[in-house]
Amino acid sequence: MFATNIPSASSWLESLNPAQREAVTCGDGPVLVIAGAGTGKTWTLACRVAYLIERGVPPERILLLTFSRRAAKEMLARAGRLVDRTRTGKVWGGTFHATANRLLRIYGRALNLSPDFTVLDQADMADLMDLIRGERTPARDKKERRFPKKDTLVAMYSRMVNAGEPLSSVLEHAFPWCRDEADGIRAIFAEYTRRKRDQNVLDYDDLLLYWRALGETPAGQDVARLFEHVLVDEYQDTNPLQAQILQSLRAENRNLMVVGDDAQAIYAFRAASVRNILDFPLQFPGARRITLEQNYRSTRPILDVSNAVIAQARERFPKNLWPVRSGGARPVLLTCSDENEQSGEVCDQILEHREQGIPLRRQAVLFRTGHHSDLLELELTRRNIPFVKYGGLKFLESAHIKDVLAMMRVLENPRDEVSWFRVLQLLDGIGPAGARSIMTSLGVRVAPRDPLRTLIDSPPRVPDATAVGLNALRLALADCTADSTPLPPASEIARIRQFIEPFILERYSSGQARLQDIEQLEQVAGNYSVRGRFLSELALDPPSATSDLAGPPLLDEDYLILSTVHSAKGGEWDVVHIIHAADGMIPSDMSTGNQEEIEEERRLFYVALTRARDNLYVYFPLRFYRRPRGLDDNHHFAQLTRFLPEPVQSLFDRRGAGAAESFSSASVVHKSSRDGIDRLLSSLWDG
DNA sequence: CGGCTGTAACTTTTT
DNA sequence: GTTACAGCCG
Repeated sequence: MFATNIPSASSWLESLNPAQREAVTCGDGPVLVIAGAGTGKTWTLACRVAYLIERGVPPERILLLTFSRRAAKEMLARAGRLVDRTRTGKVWGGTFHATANRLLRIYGRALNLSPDFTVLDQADMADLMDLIRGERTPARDKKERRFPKKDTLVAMYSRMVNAGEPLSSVLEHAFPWCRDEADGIRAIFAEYTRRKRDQNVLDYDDLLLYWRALGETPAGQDVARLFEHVLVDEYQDTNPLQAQILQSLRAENRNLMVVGDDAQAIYAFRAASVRNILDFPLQFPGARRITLEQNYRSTRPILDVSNAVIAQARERFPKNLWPVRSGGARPVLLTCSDENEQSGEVCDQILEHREQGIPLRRQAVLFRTGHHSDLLELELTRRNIPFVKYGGLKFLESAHIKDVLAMMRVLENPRDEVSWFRVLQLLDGIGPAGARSIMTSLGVRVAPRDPLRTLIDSPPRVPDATAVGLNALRLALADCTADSTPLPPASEIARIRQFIEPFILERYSSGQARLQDIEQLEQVAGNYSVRGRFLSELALDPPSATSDLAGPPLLDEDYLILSTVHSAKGGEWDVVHIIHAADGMIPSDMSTGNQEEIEEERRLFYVALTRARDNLYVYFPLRFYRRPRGLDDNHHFAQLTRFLPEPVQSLFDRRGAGAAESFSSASVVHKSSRDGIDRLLSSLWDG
């Protein structure tokens, strides 16, 4: 389509290094860009988009697949600064799932899919599994034999679909303790699939599955022809199913560019396979390979530590990251006597850097799991340091929000049995069995008649005590469906809130706070005019941080970033604090079952380290509280993360308790230490 | 006696 | 803030 070496009028091309420029300006055909951490990957992709547009590719014929909506937005915003913003706005950008959602609503007919399908997120998938599990497994059988629970069933199912791996193999490799239950599991999956079809719903996995299937239809050819250029970010974290989707787009379009770094593959638990990136040249013959190795982000001492950590990895693409930036402080390995001291130290360092002119928002605290920041959050609050937390956000998962959304989903799709099941159980005197029997009498699953109308017009008989609640529910649903034109989502939530308020206040001690959450949901809904759109956007792009929900006032304020390492992917900060760098936390003791898991944890730690630009702090609490592992003292002496053996430690500036000694000596476990007793006592009077 | 409601342990990472 | 389980109400 265009030659590689046409001189460009764009001055921003001059700012790129040769490898980057090659990636940005290369011509037709498949391209694999191996981009090490901090090598300007995001910038390169943004430039590529801008370049293509400038070369006359219609923006609506560019598809930019990213890992999160946030990443797509960021990249297109950057591209928009290089060329006309109105044009970059037309680029198809977003996650595989969100793009599938969009395409299937247009082309789904070809697969006999009605365009008004609703989307099940992972929690919804689990609820539907559980519903079926409950029907199929009589109570006594559950006690008789251990059968996988709903979340496990979803994990199995998703792995099966996304990895394209037969159930027997999934069970064998990932869930060996469930091998004997294969028949029961298979039966549940079969029923699960049937129900989804009956209810016109697609789960996360279906979105990809159907997109791939689209490729085999004539409509799929139309889809493939839609895009002249397909760009994929974070390719190391895509799964086999996603790779097949790209194959299906290839028929009409050879212009595929994937960007990634095998050393940063951290989503194997989601069936992502590093083979995608390693085998790209085989899957897409004739692929050009470009490697970005020049690191713009970090100072040399930080890069030295990062390289030393990843050098221990078992298997990897050899890459030689070299820093552009010279000088810089050595990373600090800060040993703390316990978690409280760790929280205090983190705050001290943060405030000190702030005094030196690094605003809070240029600093981040990273950790392995959501609750690792609990204690720190208390300390930050105490010291009046504002923060937003990414990852592990439970807003959509909280029961009261799910209750409201279930109401909306019943209105949107009266065949959605999971939502009915939930809504009905709000009422006093109705539990799982009661809800089931009402659903049967409404004919949620079978009747040709709209179950919603049946409930409103001819309600089932229930005991008097229950009838009060049932009538309130009928009234609310009737109000929401009274007009021929549906209420705007925000007004609908307002009406639902009115209905649900007494239940929330009665059920939860923190009822008022929960009602405020619902008001917040109402605020978010204010941006949408159509309920269906609101619901699917919420499922596909859930608020990823507290800040996504809070209004604009927070935006001009300075705040610290707290994030799980997973959610920090792609981010960079001047100062990075990694807490809980102790074995059991990093690596998580949930993930040390086999060498592959440990390797992934190592890459995770590497991702965390490479987020830092100028200053890096790694905190190691000698003692930490471990969730129940026996009745006695749960405080254990920790071992520094195994990813920092002595030679790597020596690259750090070691500070804090025991810094002079080798850390390996701190492995003895003392039960009922004096601190433990003091803590126990103080918990008695502090409550 | 079935099923609802109150009580006790445990809690990875995310589209 | 769940999920399993045990007691008790209808």
